[in-house]
Amino acid sequence: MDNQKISPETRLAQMIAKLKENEFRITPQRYAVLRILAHSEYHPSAESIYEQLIADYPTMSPATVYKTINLLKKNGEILELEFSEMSNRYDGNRPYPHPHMICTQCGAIVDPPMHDFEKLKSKMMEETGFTISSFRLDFFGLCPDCRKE
Amino acid sequence: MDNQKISPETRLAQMIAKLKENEFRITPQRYAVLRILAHSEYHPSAESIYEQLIADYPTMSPATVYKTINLLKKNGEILELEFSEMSNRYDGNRPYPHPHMICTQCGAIVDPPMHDFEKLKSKMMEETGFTISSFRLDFFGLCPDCRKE
DNA sequence: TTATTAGTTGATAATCATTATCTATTCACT
DNA sequence: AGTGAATAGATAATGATTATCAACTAATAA
Repeated sequence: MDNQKISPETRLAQMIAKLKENEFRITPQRYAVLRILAHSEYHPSAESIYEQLIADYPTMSPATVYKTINLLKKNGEILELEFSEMSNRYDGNRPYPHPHMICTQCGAIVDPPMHDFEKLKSKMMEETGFTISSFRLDFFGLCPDCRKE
Repeated sequence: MDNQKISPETRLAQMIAKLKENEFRITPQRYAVLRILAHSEYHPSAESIYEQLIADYPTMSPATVYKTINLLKKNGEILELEFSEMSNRYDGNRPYPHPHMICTQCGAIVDPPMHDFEKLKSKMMEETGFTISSFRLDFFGLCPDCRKE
């Protein structure tokens, strides 16, 4: 599984290629959303993407951001981190399951180095009779910055 | 960490003891909600708890179910599994972080045997500089029943 | 070039789980 | 029995996300 960092430009090109491959249009609005997702390290929310775009695209609607996110989801080009007490967050760089570190104070979400969960997965499958297709692993705590206070 | 199954009656008594200890009243409504949580293996939603109670407690309100759940949360006697695309689910038997197997077809949520995450946790802390206080680990797939189809 | 058609945008309304509000009720304790 | 605090339940509010639909845009056909 690829885990080394891909450049934002390459990632953007990948996302565009996938959408084109499936015959979706790359509109200026979609391009703008894809660009932010490809460049973001901090797992933005839909609202945060919208706020970054509204300056350059005054007619941009939150609905369009949500629609583009859902389009990327359907095409497997984005990972959605669901929350119920706050907005969902998105990872456009690594659209496959991987662990996240979530700061309970400032809300930062960062990617730790990927570890191998295959052994754990197969053990769980044996013990429960499930077939496992995906997983979600979040660690909650304080990020280095918030620890200092 | 205790991981062997506790009887529903014992678990109910534990929850009641904790609430009394913190000077909360054990009303008939609260008792009913606690009883369901102590007896449930399937990680019920608030709505599901309400539906089970409305027959015996015709005046029961969903608000009371939610309030009781929040009371238990504040007292550390329940584990909340947040979702954004469906209702939150609750574990009153093991109110500490542990992995879950979630069937994407029928929605069943079951507890696999608890494994040791201490090594993984400390490795993550080293590599990211976070202090980790909690975690969430969900495996998604098909349960044995849904696999058969 | 114009017409046709499907895809897309953006404003707005709808949804739905959960929380907040407020009044009536119940409980604990004098 | 009386008093004050806690609780229940009805209802409204919240907020993120989705649905709806008319206007707009782009691609292709005539």
